[in-house]
Formats: sequence, C-alpha cells, structure tokens
Amino acid sequence: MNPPGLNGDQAPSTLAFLLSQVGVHASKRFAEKISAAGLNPPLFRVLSLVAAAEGRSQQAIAAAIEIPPSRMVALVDDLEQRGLVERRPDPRDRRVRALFLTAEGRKSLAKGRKIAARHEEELTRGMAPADRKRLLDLLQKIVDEQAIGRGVHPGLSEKAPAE
Amino acid sequence: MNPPGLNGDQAPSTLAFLLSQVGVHASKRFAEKISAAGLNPPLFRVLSLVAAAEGRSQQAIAAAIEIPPSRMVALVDDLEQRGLVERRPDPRDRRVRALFLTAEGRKSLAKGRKIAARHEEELTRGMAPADRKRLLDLLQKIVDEQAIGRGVHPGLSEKAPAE
DNA sequence: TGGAAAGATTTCAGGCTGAAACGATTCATA
DNA sequence: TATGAATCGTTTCAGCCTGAAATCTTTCCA
Repeated sequence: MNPPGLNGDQAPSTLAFLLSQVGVHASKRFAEKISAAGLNPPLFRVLSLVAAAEGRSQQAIAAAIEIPPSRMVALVDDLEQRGLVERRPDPRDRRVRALFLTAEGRKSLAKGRKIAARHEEELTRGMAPADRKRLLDLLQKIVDEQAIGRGVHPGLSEKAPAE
Repeated sequence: MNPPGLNGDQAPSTLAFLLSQVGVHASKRFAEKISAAGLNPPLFRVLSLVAAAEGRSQQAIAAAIEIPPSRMVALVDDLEQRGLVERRPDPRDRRVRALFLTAEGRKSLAKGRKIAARHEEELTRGMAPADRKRLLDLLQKIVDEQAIGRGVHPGLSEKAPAE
C-alpha cells in the first residue's frame, strides 16, 4: 500500500512508541464504541465514579480524576441534561452539589460497561490468557513506577503524541 | 491524597484502560521532553521520515504517517521556517516539493533521537530486560492483530480518552 | 466577627484539526 | 495530440475542546 522504502525501512519500534501508539489507538476505538451508549469517555468515567459512591460533590470527583473544576461543570451539565445524573443540594454544606444517578443513568452505565467489556476482549483478541495477565502486570508496574495515579487517566488533546 | 473511598475502591484496572492510560501518559511526557530540542512530536516524526529518505514529496511522507495533506503543509512550513528542512522543486514533476534536511535539521534530529532514547529508558526504568522484551513483543502482537499500521501513530486530540 | 478558603459557575480566548475549494501540473486515453 | 481525470500543494474556514481567571456564595478558622 505504501511505496517500498517507506514503511519497510523503519527502525524497529521502541517500547515508548508502541505504548503510545497502542494506547492512543485503544482510546480512540473506545471513544467510538462508547458513543453507541450515548456517551463519550469522560462522561462514562464520571458516571462510573458517581455510581461508585453517590452523594459526593462535583469537585471530589473532579479531583479524583484530575480534571479542572470548570471542566467538571460542563461534564455534569451534560450528564444532567441527558437525565443521567442529578444534582442535589447537600444539607450539610450548601456550597456543595451532591451527585446521584437517575434510573436512566444506571441503564446508561450498564450499557457502557458492557461496551467496555467487549472493547477489552476485542483489544486482546488472539491473546493467550497467560499473556494477557503478563501484559496487565507489566503495565501496572509501569503505572506504579511512573507515579501515574491509579485510575487517573490523562485525557487526550493537549500537546501531541509521542515519537 | 484522596479521601478514602475514592481511589481505594476502584475496580481493578482493565487492560484496555491501562494501555490507554500508560500510552497517553507516555505521549505527553515525550511531548514535554522533545520540546527541549525545539520540536514537538509531529515535527520530530516528519523530520525522521525526511531523514529516512531525502527527496521524497510531502504527500508521500504524509501518506506514510496518515496525516491529511493540509496538515502536512503546516508541518513542513514550520520545519522550513525553523531552517530544519528545505523544499526543493522536483525536476521530474513540477507539482512536487522534494524535502531535504538542512545541516541544522540534522542537528535537531540527533538531539531529538537522544531525547527519545532517554525517554525510552525512563519509561522502562526498573524493568528487567527480559520483561522489556516481553512487553515489546506483546504490544507488537496487538499492533499486528489490531491492524494498526506499523509506525503509524494516531495523533492525540480528536474525541477523548478511554474507559 | 472578619478574612481566608473552598465549591460551583461563567466567561473568554487560544490552539489544533480536517473538510473543502482552488490553481497548477501531470497522466491516461481516445 | 487533445481532453478530462487525477495528483500535489496550498489556503481558507469553521468547529471543537480546553484551561486560566474572575465571580458569587458559603463555610471555616483565628
């Protein structure tokens, strides 16, 4: 598909490049798939966190996934307009908007989780279970070593991709 | 750093999430580092490809890394303004602008490569060589299985991150 | 009580991106 | 050889997302 001398003579991929390449690819694929549930990745992540412990404040959740408050507002606005999440006043602290799932929100979340599971399978299709576990362990090791927050996902955008 | 019940009770990360998380992280780190060479990842990639075979047309290179022509023009403009790359007319085809490195371009490329090597090491610091190779093989397997182009990096931006 | 701090929100401006339209040139084919 | 299709490079344009900063309210602390 490409003239010889283009892809053929590329230096063997480095680990850094492969990680970046596969990671970004996985992100984009997931974004495509999750849209079938009427969501996008950030919304799905917030929805999941709300479900993990309902009644938390917006900023508690925002801090957990390291997104700026101004962004959080827009995300919750979005979720609320779709009727997936509810903002309720917190009687203990009137500054706070406590977040709760609606029935519709639970449905969307369930749908999203199914899609995520399918995504997981497709991504590792053709891999032996042992390899799967090995890959998972190795990646987790990097997360720990690099001091990336567990469960904290740096969004796409900003700057650009790697090598 | 986070109140209990936030990160502590998160479901064990999936492979898809880890891949995306680590990949995006690696991308962003690299973007930071490569700026020390006065470059950004896309520029570095184009610079590398020009070096791999000087005299190719803009679109030949653009096609190799799957970026739209309109974007390529801006990238080459950028590289040319920095004096790293030269556009020369192609005597065989007057539509074509053949690309060549300048002396300065070679210097920048060398600098970028050093940074990339350091990045590679930092990313895998604390990993046994055997694990490194295993990880590389596993990732390469995914690239092949998922029909991602070898050496083709989907840029950041667009849609959003995963799970 | 008064000032600092925190939660939520709005505003705003910058950056990046790709589709589309365009002129110049080359190619294919009749 | 003539003519329409395709290619290369370029410019234009409009959408999108993002985070910093300012604002307002409410709470905390000294």
